[in-house]
Amino acid sequence: MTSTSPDPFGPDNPAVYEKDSPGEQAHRIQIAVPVPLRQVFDYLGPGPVAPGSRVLVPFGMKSSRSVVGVVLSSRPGADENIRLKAIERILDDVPVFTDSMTGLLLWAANYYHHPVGEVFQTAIPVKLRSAVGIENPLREIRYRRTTHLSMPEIGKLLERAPKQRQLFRQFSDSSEYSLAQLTDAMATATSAGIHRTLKSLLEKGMIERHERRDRPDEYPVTGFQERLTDEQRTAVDSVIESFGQYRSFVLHGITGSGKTEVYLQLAQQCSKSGHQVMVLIPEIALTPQLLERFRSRLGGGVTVIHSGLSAQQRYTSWWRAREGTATVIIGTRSAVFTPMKQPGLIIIDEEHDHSYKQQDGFRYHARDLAIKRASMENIPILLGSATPSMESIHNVEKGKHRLLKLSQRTGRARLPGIEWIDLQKHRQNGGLTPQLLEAARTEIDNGCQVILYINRRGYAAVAGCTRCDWKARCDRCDAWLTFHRKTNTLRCHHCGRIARPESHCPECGHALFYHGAGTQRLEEVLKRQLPDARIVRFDSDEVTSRSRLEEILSGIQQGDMDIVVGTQLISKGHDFPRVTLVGIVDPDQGLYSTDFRAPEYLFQQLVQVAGRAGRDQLPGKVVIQTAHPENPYLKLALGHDYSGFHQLCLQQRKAAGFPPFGFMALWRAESASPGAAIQFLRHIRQIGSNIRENRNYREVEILDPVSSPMEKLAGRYRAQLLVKSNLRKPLHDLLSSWTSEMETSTQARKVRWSLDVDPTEMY
DNA sequence: AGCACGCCGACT
DNA sequence: GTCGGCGTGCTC
Repeated sequence: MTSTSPDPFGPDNPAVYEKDSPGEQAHRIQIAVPVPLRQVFDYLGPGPVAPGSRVLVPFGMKSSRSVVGVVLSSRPGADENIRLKAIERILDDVPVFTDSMTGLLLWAANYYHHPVGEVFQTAIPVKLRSAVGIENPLREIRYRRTTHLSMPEIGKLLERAPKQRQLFRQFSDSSEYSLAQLTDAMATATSAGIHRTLKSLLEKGMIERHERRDRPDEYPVTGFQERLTDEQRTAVDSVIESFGQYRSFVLHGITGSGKTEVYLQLAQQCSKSGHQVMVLIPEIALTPQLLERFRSRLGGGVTVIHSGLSAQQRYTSWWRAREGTATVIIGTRSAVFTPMKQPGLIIIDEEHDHSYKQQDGFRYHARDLAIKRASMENIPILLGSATPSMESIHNVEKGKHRLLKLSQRTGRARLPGIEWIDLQKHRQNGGLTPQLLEAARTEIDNGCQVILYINRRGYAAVAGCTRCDWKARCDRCDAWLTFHRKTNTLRCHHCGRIARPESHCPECGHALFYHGAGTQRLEEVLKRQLPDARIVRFDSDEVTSRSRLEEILSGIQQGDMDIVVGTQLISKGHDFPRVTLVGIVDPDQGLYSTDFRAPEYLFQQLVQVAGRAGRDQLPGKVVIQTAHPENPYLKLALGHDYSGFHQLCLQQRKAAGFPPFGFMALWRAESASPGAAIQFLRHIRQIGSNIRENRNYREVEILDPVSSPMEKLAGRYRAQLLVKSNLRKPLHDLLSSWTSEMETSTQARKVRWSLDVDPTEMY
């Protein structure tokens, strides 16, 4: 049904399940029910129900409650099985999920071994998770009683219509009521039933409808197409050639090479042909100017979807995407589930970013799901990054993705030169060497700006005793507390705990010292050393809201600031045309991590932040302080040697059987008592090993359970169990049996457990 | 996850 | 005698 339906009730007339519609054969309907169980449930339907439709079904013993499930399939003839419960109500006339989305979600539930009902649930907009019909949020229909009828006339009209009389009583005054309000007021009836009763009242002229229809946002298109470099041209043309078919591309473009312009021109072309573009980005709050750029080029059809929006706003965006009035859908991870009427292209910006991986509940990877979705929708997908993930590079080498390169900066900008300061040879003051300080002073004197990058917020990393071994630690986590001078607090950056600092060591009474610099201390040192410099901090303690972000950004861009002291927040996509020096204060912490992806993360972070130096006319420079100037990862990362870095990294991954050469799954468990999590994982391991032996899954290696690198977090003890395999199939076959056995295990009640397929963080 | 059922301790 | 603890089992 379309929005131009001649029926005065339009498309928002919910489908009705007629209890005993004659002539139709009962069907057995397979339904994904939102419970944490890895199975589907069969119900009795009056006839076939379109897959992807939401239905209200009784669930649980004694049918004590009703839940909203999603139809997966229907097949005729169910009478032989009397034990099936019947569907209560069909909620959608047009299914919420298209066949390709249903297919994608089934695939995801299977691949991530996550309960299918929960997978579907996460893909339904919050507004539609309850038993309400799909209504156009942009079109508001309200009803009001008419005034031309006299009391006796009213009485006569309603004489033999008790339902109508009951409903008409709701129109006590002359105000307007929406269908939802009326449904609320009439506790006994369904909205479909009320809809019919309203229709009768309308026909009798007792009430009237009042409709308000919103127009899509007006937005002036003021932007103009930039002239493309040859590389950009090639990239744009290659993707355009693939419109209408599945094809995956990696756009490897160094910082400042104009990836966004490629996205924009592709989006324009795609929307010109009447198709929609989905653009996924890591964090929408950090990129207001990206949205701005898309709007200025593509107008009001550009729609955003992210967690910062209210349920109603999200629903509106969702609706527009589904109706096709949204030409570009820009969103974070969860936006990968947004329906599109005319899908044309998917773009993943900063493809390597970790925030595409959901880290709790249904632990999907939005980039991987987007690739799967593109193949199911038969459209091209573009993965853009200055530092593509190892997985994507590997897929390029295997011929799965096609590589598009942007190796030059646009305009006259050059890549920054690199200098080292060996911390073993030079002393520092509050984290800063005199050399870096001097370099900063020089740039500022020349009227340029400086970024000092330190990936630790707060004042000092550790507060400890000058005499004994005492250090302030979090009592809920295995972590030191970070001192924040501004608020005079000790904070745990892992669980958020806040404590008052001691004035002296609680063990021996001696004075305290603060070791290791954070952004606040760096700012303080700079203020002392460069008293005339205008300094701004750029970390999550300062950037507390979108308006504050824009305030800081515009301050920097207008040249009101000389030095920006920032954490990795600074590296996320902002342009600072006047920054000529990036100082990397302490890259070394990234070298000590136990996570096998740590070098990759460090590389990505350094390249991204170094990329802030030197845009447009001004040449840039990067200065790194490090105690490990010989470290190969550091050298490759900052020598702009991408291929050397990838080679080294892939080589090491291959030797260790890590992704992308092997496949992994990680069982996690946490409990309030210290031993329980690891104990439970031993139990899991036993079950898995039995299946492995019985089915002879020799390729799969089940390691020993270990406590997590930070065992205690927010008062809970965590442990993990790694499963590796160099073949995907046996791993997934094993996981299928394994998870279903875990579900029935009584021990699984006491600890919180989860399975992470393709884990990206091993903490 | 919910929810019901069931079998044991401390209360009006 | 009952209220309610949470251990166990089931959900089409």
